[in-house]
Amino acid sequence: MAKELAKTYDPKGMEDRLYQKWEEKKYFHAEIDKDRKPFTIVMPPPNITGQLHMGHALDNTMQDILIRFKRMQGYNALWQPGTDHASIATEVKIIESLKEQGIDKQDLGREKFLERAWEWKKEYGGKITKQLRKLGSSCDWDRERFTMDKGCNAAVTEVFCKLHEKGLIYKGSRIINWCPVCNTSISDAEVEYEEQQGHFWHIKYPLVDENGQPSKEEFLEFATTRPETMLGDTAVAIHPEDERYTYLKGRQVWLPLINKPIPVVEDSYVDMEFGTGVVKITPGHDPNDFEVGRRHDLPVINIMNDNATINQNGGKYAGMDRYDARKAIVKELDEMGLLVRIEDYSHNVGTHDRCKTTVEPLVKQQWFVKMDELIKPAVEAVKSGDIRLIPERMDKTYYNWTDNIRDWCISRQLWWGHRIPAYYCEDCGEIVVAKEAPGICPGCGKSHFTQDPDTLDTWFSSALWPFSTLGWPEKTADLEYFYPTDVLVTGYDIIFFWVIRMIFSGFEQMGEKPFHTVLFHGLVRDSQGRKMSKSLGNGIDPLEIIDQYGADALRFTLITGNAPGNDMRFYYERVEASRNFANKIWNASRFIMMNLDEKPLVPIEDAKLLPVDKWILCKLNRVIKEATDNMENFELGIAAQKVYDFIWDELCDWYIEMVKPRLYNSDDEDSRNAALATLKTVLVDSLKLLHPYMPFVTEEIYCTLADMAGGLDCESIMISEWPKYDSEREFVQEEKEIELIKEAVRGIRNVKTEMNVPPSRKANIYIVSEKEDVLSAFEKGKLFFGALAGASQVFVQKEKSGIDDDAVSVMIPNAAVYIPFAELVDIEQEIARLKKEETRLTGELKRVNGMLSNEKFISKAPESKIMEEKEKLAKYTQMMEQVKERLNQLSQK
RNA sequence: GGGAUCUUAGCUCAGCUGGGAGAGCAUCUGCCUUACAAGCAGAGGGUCAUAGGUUCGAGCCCUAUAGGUCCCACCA
Repeated sequence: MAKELAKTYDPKGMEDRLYQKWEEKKYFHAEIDKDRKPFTIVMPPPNITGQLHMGHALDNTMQDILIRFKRMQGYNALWQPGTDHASIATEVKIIESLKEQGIDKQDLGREKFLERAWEWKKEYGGKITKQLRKLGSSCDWDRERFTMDKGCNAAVTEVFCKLHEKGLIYKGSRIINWCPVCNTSISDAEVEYEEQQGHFWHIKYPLVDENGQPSKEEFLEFATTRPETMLGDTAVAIHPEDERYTYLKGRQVWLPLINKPIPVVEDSYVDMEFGTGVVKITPGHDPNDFEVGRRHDLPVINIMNDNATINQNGGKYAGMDRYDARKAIVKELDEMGLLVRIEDYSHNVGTHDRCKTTVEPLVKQQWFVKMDELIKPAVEAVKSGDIRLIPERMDKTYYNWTDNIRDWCISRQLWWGHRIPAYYCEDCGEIVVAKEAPGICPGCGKSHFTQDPDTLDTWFSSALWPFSTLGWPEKTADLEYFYPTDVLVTGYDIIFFWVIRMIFSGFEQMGEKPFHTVLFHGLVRDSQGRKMSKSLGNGIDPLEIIDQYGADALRFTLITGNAPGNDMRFYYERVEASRNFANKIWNASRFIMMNLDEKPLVPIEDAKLLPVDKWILCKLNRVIKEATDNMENFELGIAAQKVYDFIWDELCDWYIEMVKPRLYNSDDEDSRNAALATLKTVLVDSLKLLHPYMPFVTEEIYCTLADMAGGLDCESIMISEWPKYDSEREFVQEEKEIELIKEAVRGIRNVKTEMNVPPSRKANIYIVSEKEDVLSAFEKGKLFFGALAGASQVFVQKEKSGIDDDAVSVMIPNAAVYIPFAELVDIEQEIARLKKEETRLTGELKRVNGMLSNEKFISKAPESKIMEEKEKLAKYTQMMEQVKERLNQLSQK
C-alpha cells in the first residue's frame, strides 16, 4: 500500500526503473487518432558511430521537454527517433578498424566491406539509442528508423530520379573539393578554413619573344602560395584596365619547367591593388582560376592524382607528393634565377572537417543538385513567416547561405552510403538514371550495365528525414496525419548542412514545409568556454553526470540560465544546484506525505480555505499561466526558472512554514484539511509543471502520492493533464494580505539579526495600524509570527498604547511593528536605523514626486503608470510619517 | 572583406514588446528550528563596455568607438 519516500533523494536505480515502466506501458508510442491533434518532432538522427555527448544531451532534452509538455496538453505527441549512417564518418572509422586488423579496404572489396559496415552498424548503432534512454527521452522507439534502411533508400532513389528527370540533378565536370586522405569529393559545406602560416613565393616568368622563345630580358613577376600548381598553369591574367601592363595585351609568357608558352588574358577578377597585379591561372586547381579559365576558354590541366601526388602532366615531378614537389619546384626556379624572394605569409587553407586534411581543388566528374530554383520556396517560407526560426536572428544566417548558394555536389567516392542510381552502358556509354537497373540499353539495345560506383552525400538522405520516416514515397496514413511536423530542434551549426536542405526537400517532394518552427540551441562548452573536443580532452561525458547526479539534474542544468541559440558553459556547480533542487522537491513532498492521513483528503473545492491557502493557490495559478505561456513561446529556460522560484521560494520557504502549525494541531479539523488539500493541489500541479524538465523525480513522487492519498487523476504523471489557469483562483485580496504579513516577518527577522538577537529568543510583537483592513489581515495572520518571526505573543491594535518606548520598530506600508527588547535596545542605534530608513524614503519620495510633477510625464505616460506612481507616493508618504513620528518620540527621551 | 553576436554583482549568465537592476555559485554573519546542512535566516557587492542621440522615461531603441566570440567569403 502506502509507500514512503526515502530520506534523501537518490536518482540511482529509480530512473532506469521508471523509464522501463514507461516503455513497457507504451506511453511513448503514438498511433493515428483523428480525434486529437498531432504534435510531431523528428529527432535529428545521431551518427551510428557516435557516443552521447553534451550536444546530444541538450538537443534531446529540449525535444523531450516539448514532447512531454504537448503530450500532457492532450496532443497526440509523436517524437520520431532514428540514427544516421553518416557515410564518411562511419567509413573512416571502419577503415581505421580494418587497418588495425591489417586489412586494406581495396583488398577487401566493396561487398565484403559493406558486410563489415552493416555488422558495425549492428554492433554500435544501438549504443547511442540506449544512451538516449538514460536521458529520459520519450521518443517512440517502435518507430525507430535508420537513414539507410529500406524505406529511406526508396525515398532517396525516388528523389534522385525525380530531380534528375526535372533536370535538377546533373553530372558534370566541375571544380570540387577533394580530400586526398578520405579519397572522395566533399561539398563546400564540409570544407573548414583554417589560418595557416605559409609563404608567399614571388616568381617571374619570362615573356615570349618574337621568335617564340623565352626572353632573357623581359619578365613578369607575381606571387603565389602554391608554386607547385604552376605545372598546371594555362595563362597569366592581368586587369583589362591596368595601364602598367597594356604592353602585355596579346602577348604570351613562357611557362618554365613545363617549357611552353601560355597566353596573357585580361580579366577583371584580378585586383590591381594586390601584389604586382598579375595572377597565374591554374584552372585545374583553383576555383577562381577555374572560372577565369571558363571565361577565356583555357585548357584545364589536372596535375594531381587522387592521393595528391603529381601525375603524368607534371613531367619529371610525377609521383612526388604535392608538398615535396613544391620544395623541388621552388629550388629549381631559384636555380634558374626565377625566384625573386620568399615572404612569410599567413592565409586561410581549406581543410576537410572530418579529417583536417588540406583539401585539393580538383576538376572531376561529379553529380550535382542544381540549387537556384529549388531554394526559392525555402527562402520564401522563412521570409513570409511560414517557417519561424528561433531566435529570429538566425534568419540572417539562413539568407546568407541561400543568397550565395552554389550547386550541391552530392556524389562521394565512398562505399558506405546510398549508391547513386545511375547506370552506364558498357557498350555505348549511355547513362540511365532509374530506380532499378535497366534491362536493355535505349541507346544500343544491348544490356551490359554497370552502376555508378559512387554514393550520395550523407545529408542527401537526412534532407528527406521528416517525410521518409513517415513512410514516403508511399502515401501512408502516417504521412497524411503527422506531416508537416511541428518543431525541429537542432544546433545552429548544421543550419546549412541540414535545416535548409530539409526545407527545400520538403517543398519539392511534399509540396509543403517540413515543420513550422526551428528551435536552435548553441554549443555546450567547458567551464573555460572552450569547445569540448577529443583532442583537448575537455569533454564531459553526460553519462557520467547522469550517474553521479541523475538525468533530471543534468536536464535542468542544460535548460536553465541560457537563451535560445546561445552557447553555454558547463559547470559542475550548476549540476549540483539542480540536483539540490530535486532534493528540495523530494523533501517537500516527503513532508507533505508525512502529514497525510489514511483517510481520503477533502477535495480542494470543499475545503474551507484560509487566506494563506488562497494566496498560494493564486501564486500557483499565476505560475501555471506564465510557465505555460513561456513554453508555448519556446522560452523553456524562463519557464523552468519560474517553476523553480515558485517551488523553492513560495511553496517551501513560505507556505509550508506558514501552514505547519495547522498541520500539527488536530483540534481544528477544517483548517487542517484545508491545508492538506491545498498542499496536495499545489504539489501535484508543481510536479506537473516540472515534469517535462525533470521527468523522473516528478514521476516517482507522483506515483508514491497516488498510492498514498489516492484520488490522483492518472497512473503516471507523464500522461496526466497539464495544469490550467483558473480564473476562479485570482484571490487578489488574500494575496495582498499575505504579502503584507511576509513583509512584516521579513522586517522583524531583519531587525533581529541586525541587533544580534538570537533567533531562539522570543519576544512580544505589537502591530499597529490605523486601517481596519490591515488590522484584520494581521489579526487573521497572528499565528504566523510565532513560527516565522520568533514571537511569543502578538498584539494587533489601533493605538500605540501599552508599547514600551524602548521597542525596536519596523515600518511597513500602513503599519508599524514594535518589538520591545528593553534590555537589548540601544536608543542611539535605533535612531540611526530610523534615520537610514528616512534617507531611503526621502530618496524614493523625491523620485516619485519628480515624475509626478513633470507635466510631460503626466500628459504622455499611460494612465496605469501614473496611477502606479500615485499609489507609491501615498505609500511612501505614509511610511515617512510613521518614521518621523517614531524619531520624534525617541528624541524626546 | 561581409554579416551575426556579446560586453550587466568576484565567477557564469537571465532580463520577453522601453516604466524603480535579477538568479545560481562564491564571500560574510547567525542557526543541527523534528521535510530538507544537497538545508534555514540575514548581509555585502553593479555609473548594465565607452561617447553621443531618440524619449516624459533607456540595460533594452538609433549612431559611432573599443574589446571578445562566431559564421560566411577566400586576394592569387
